[in-house]
Amino acid sequence: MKKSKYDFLWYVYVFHGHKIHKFYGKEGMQQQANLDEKWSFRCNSRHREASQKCTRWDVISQTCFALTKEDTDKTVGRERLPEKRKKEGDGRAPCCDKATVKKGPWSPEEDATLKNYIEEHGTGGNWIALPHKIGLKRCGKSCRLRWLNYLRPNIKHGDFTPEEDSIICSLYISIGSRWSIIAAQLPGRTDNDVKNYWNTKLKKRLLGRRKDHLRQSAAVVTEAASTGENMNDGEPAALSASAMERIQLCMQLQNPLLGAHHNPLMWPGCSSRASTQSNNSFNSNSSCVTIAEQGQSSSSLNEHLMMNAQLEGAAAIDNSLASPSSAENSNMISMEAELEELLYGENKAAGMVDGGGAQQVDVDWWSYDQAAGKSPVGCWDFTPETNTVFLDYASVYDI
DNA sequence: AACTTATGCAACCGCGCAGCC
DNA sequence: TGGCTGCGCGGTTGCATAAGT
Repeated sequence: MKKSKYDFLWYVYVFHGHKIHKFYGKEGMQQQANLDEKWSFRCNSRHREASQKCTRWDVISQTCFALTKEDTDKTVGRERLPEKRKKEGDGRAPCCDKATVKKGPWSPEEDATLKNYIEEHGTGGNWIALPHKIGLKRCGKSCRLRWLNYLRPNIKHGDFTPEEDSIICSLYISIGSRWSIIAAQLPGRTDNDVKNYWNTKLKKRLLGRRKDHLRQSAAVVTEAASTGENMNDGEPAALSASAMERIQLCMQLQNPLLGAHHNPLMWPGCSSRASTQSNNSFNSNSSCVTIAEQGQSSSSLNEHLMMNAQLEGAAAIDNSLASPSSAENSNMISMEAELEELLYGENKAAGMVDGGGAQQVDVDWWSYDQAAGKSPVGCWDFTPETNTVFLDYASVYDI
């Protein structure tokens, strides 16, 4: 595998000012990015792998996210640690003595003990040691989970609002099952709550509607992505259940899942068709990227599709799913309405959209300030330089 | 009423990251 | 530089309860 001339190629999304900013770059480009310090890049050079330091997809802070590690592993062909450990007979020592640690539901006494101690002394920065300090026969991780998900102040349980539903759905479609990130946008909600709520209610509510449309969508995707895989359940084996869900949701929302600059087939150097369209994408004025747009890029779904497209030549995916034109901004608006329709039915959705008030949730996920021509501070995606970075990256990996 | 199945939620588990030594 | 370890995350499991037959 060829090496990039760049040590790292970052591809990072940052929530900031109710918008998402997209950054490409390599080590040291923080200055050029003029990023606020709180978004400063964290680069642990210790974890470079000398022979495979072409890419570095990373999460920068609570509210930053990028491509999944798994996808990175696929991209650079890195051996995953667990497999390596298994081969070498190297196992991780358990965090606690499983035989003596109590498991199962917490009693009110345990809750009170933990809550009182943390409120008075804090966690002390060491969850593992905490249960020993206070005499609880619990694993430190269990204590942490109990505190974070149940005991800590200002936790909300149940009764998700329509606005919260909307945020969860749109974020899931955009970034996938990054529950901690999604929960971070919902004050008082825990990642576990959001995850459970999605798995038990929201997913069914969304995927349960428009079954005909879903079947049609699944057929399109299956036809596009399949290469003789298991068709028993109508899903290509190469796509995870999560990816399929998001494909279905995106297609229900008539969202351009694989817009030109999100599709590897459209990246520079990939094809003649790509070169023309990618110019439009990379030189666009869209310095501010909507959550839906950039989230698609960051999503494991997109990465799955990217892999499929590369490995299987599934151009049909592009043809089937990509928007024929750029019209992504207006699609965001219709996507918003579609989402409400799916969640709450046509009448209510119409009312919410038309009324305007309820739809305008606290987080302006859908806004796109292109008309105003404003660029967010520190946002430097799609500059000539980043385009060069991208070109180099694409050439390195024969994308 | 008894049994089975579905649902919702809390908790557990394994993994990767990153700090520390 | 490499190993160890704690933290945080996402996926999964287990259990209580509700709903259906």
